[in-house]
Amino acid sequence: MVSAADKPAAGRPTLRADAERNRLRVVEAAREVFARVGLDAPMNEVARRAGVGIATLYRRYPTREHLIASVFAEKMDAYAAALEDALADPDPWHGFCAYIERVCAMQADDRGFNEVLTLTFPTAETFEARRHESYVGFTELIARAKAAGRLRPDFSAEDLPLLLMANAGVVVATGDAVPDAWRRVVAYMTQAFAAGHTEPLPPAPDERAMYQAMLRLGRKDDAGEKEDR
Amino acid sequence: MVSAADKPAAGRPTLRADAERNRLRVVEAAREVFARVGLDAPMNEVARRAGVGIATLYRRYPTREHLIASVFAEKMDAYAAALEDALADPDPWHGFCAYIERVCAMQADDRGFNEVLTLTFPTAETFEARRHESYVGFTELIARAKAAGRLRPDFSAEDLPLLLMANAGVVVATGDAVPDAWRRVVAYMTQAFAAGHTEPLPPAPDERAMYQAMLRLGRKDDAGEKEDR
DNA sequence: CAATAAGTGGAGCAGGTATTCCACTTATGC
DNA sequence: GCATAAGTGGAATACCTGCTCCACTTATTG
Repeated sequence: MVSAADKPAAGRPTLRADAERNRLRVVEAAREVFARVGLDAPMNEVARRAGVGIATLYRRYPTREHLIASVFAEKMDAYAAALEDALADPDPWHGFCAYIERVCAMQADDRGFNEVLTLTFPTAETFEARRHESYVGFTELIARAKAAGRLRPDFSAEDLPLLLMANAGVVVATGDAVPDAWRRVVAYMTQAFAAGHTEPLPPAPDERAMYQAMLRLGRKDDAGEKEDR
Repeated sequence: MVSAADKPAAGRPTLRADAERNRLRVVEAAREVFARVGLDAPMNEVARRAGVGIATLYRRYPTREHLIASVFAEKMDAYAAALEDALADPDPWHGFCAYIERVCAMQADDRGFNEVLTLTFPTAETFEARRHESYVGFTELIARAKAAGRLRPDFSAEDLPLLLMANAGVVVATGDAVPDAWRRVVAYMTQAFAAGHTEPLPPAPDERAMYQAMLRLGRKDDAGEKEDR
């Protein structure tokens, strides 16, 4: 599948053939490295693995965010596609559960993507567009599953990012040492999402706050505030 | 409460008065800094905040781990105490839920402690002893809650670290932006832990694997393996 | 097969952190 | 008070990493 992000901006319609070849090698290397060590992998290592100079990498992708957007464009498509599939499922509850399972599996599979899903990149437009598509589709999926009486009525769309964050924690902490640990946590969660639970829940976070949280994480060290001096 | 870790080893029974004063300032500063930015906060900043030279810090705590053990000794005591309270509760299910809530709240409260709970420090003995106490007590709590028919029979002691990891993910990702988000996730989880659920779960991880995972996290960058060169 | 614009690599600089070393300062005990 | 062992601070060193600059190489085009 060819994503929109594979074609660079309209400025220089085509790169020189060898340059384009190098660009692809960079993306490929980054894909591998991000998946293995995460989004803050050294640019260095990406260049080395791609067999190009560091300058070549920076010329094509002036910021880390650009590279990330390019690398994960396809996965973002797959992410959106998973939702299409879920909506196509005749049984909304089954579609719902399968969707969650699938998305969490994608997290477990790729350390970089795991982080991508709990971050936001305001400058990567087609990228964020996919996320938004998914969000909208997900509310539809929720509505159907509730209508079918299988999803608890107090489930909120904001519970998905929460679940993704929780799963991210499990995936990062267990890693290869306990590769299927996340499945158990996700199973607990989906069972808790099922209709029939009557105990009240703390209120769901609101959408804006979640957005803020996902923005904030991108900030370099995400640490605390400035403090004295 | 004075923890065992507050008294250094038996080698030099007492520090010079001013040295001891400095040591306390270091621990205090580290407490604040770790809570705010996490366990990998710059040693630099700890020293600056304590108002001592960097060498003083290193002389007293030759490795980061030593400092961590000293800083979180009290919190580890509180962690163990929470379990005592839970066991003292006449209603085991209520004790169980309150315990989980309380521990997760401690995570949300202190970024450093959040990490500590999903890590292991084989060299910090009294520290790990507390963790083990809690583990043993927790199995007892589980047994009682199951016997009372309130906790699902397939709940495993290993589910606690899993929950802590999940909660760690939520707490880190939401931070101050959505300070109560974790409560909702924890509520979902405890509801899923309640007896009455019949759908099967993926198997619980085994204790050794979880230990490995918690060890592995401590390794510098926890990244991938060595690879070629 | 030039001429030339496009592209390249790696050295180099900047900024951040860990950790050590040693010349100086200070509490303590007599 | 003074001798001295204990303690101190910060400069120095050694990595890393991000990112830029520029002298060199190469694809393209007529």
